[in-house]
Amino acid sequence: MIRGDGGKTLRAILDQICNKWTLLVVATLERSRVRFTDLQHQIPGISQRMLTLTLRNLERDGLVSRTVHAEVPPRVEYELTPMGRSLIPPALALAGWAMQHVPAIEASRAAYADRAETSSQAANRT
Amino acid sequence: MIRGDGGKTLRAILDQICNKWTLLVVATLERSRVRFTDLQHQIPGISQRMLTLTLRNLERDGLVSRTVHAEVPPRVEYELTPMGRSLIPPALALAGWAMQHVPAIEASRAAYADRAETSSQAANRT
DNA sequence: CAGCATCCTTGGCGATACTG
DNA sequence: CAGTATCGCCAAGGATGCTG
Repeated sequence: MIRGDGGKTLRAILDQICNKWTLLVVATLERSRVRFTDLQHQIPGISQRMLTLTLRNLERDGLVSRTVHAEVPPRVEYELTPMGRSLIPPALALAGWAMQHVPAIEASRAAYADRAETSSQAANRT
Repeated sequence: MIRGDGGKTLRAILDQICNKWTLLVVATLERSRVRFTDLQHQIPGISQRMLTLTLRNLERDGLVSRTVHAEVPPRVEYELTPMGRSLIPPALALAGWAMQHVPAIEASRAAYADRAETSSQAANRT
């Protein structure tokens, strides 16, 4: 059963975890503690805004810990909490599935596009 | 490693699979073939539009098959393909993780809110 | 019943500029 | 360096009405 409570809380949380950026940030943090700027560089398409928001949400949910070093220039490091690390296996399972099925999915999409094109051509015949 | 190719194709597919509605539709179809209207009823918050779009994408990607019965009134049934069924385990792994950690996450959120409130009160002190 | 087309609102997100 | 604040765009998605 995928719905435990009314469904809405679980769905909201799933939605947030499944987020494009969340998974990437978690995956990047898997290896070690990383600074803000390094994260930004290691995750190509992400904007500063989205990185900040994603990190705030992860911190808020207890998946990531934030450490501020009182130095000049300031340094902030992010790290997975134990709970954050526990997300890695299921996340990798899903990512693995996706990676494994990319070719099949693309083939299916191509076939689908062909079908659509063909049928529209048939419809155009007068 | 979560990025296999350039990263963009995989990310697009992951993004679509991870979609709020996609996971719910797949989960609902796990049990058996289901008609359009039944799906709509079994997935509380979904609009007709989103159900249609989600099903089209799943069909297009080869995860769901669509069967039209030539009857009056018309009847259309949706069913997972083998590839669609193969998505179930990793999807359940993630959903299971979420379900398992809902309490911890909510607790963390509450604590985070408290902290924010407290510090803003401290800032307000004159 | 199933589902496409249209309109319209919401808010996600990038870009930019400013602070500690 | 590591953010927060603000603006503006665009796409996601809900509501409604029409067809096969």
